[in-house]
Amino acid sequence: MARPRGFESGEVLDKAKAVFWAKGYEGSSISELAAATGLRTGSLYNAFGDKHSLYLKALDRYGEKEVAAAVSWIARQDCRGAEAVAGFLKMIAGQVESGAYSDGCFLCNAAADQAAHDPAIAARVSANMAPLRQVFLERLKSDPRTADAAAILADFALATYLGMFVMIRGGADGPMVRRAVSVASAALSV
Amino acid sequence: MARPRGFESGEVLDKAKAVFWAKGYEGSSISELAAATGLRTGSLYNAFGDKHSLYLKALDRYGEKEVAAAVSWIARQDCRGAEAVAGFLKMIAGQVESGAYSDGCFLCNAAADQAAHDPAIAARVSANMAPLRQVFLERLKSDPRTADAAAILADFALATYLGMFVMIRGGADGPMVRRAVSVASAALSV
DNA sequence: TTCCATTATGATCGAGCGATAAAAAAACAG
DNA sequence: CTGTTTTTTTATCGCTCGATCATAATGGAA
Repeated sequence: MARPRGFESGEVLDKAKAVFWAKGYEGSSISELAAATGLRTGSLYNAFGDKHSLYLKALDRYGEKEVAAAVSWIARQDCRGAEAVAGFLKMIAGQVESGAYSDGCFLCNAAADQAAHDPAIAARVSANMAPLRQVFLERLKSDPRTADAAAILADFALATYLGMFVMIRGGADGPMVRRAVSVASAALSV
Repeated sequence: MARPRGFESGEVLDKAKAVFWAKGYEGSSISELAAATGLRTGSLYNAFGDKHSLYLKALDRYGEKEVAAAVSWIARQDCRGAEAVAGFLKMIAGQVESGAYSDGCFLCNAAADQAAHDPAIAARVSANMAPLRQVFLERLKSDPRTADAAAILADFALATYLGMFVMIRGGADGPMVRRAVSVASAALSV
């Protein structure tokens, strides 16, 4: 009955997400986003609203894909909760070390970049970080050896996870990250 | 012989630093910086060069004041190295919890915001982060109980320190940060 | 085939950006 | 006082920003 969309929203959001992820909110221009997505600015505005709204959708997309993948990775580990969490940190550290995540963690960047003075962004960052902490918590709770300390260990694992990305973006080399995570992993296996 | 400056460079840099710290590089406009410092844009450019150069000077100023204060706090603690480092993390966590550092850590923000695609900024972030890691390392080395693991513990302490600020800017509450640091402190006291 | 609801396109808006240059002001040397 | 040097001021530059709108295009419904 009406003209159909010439694009798939998810794919466009993934491309916009990549731009925001790499360059931050203020550092990403509409024309840059249009070029990266292949849409004209008019189509972007029609489909996703203004820049702020598009940023929030990109954050949510990160939660749906990257964070969800991490959560699922941890959930399917067939080992003790502490080992699953520690294994996750080590895996990320390994990826970071081998050059992946050169743009850091989108949620970390958003937190440092925009969250302080934009409540809507802060809320999305928090909401998209929560599942990760939640899966830490659940796995640690389900293990008798870490059940009592699950809450503090989950918060600790989250801090380590976030710190890792800031470290690497702050110029730390791979071995530094690996060393930091090795201590954190040991601390988790109380 | 010539007209003297009507301001003190350090004071101006402190005010510019506060703006960059709170709003990030792209988020801070020249006119905003001029208003905050009380200078006109012409004077800013004459004294500090362009925006990029002013940002680097603000980063260095953070290293000279905030980071130096942290380093000196740790250095003058009269206790074991691990306790000094853990005490530092706890002190910062306490300040964070009581509402200080609502803008996070300037170096963390710069790392997440700009360092990835600006080598000059990355270098300054790294250079200004180094003294903190160095004092961690020295104190831990000087203590027989942590001397062997000093390098990995120093990197770990740095990751925790950075992670704390991202956590709080990402919406974590005080207790979450306190819990995270409590585990980290325990991990330091091998 | 005609109509209609929606999308895509291309041009363009005012605003604010970073940055600059000319003119005015200040302090000191002579 | 006068001359010299630097700073401060004022005005404004060209540009890109985010955002909008009229128009053309699209494809099923009638």
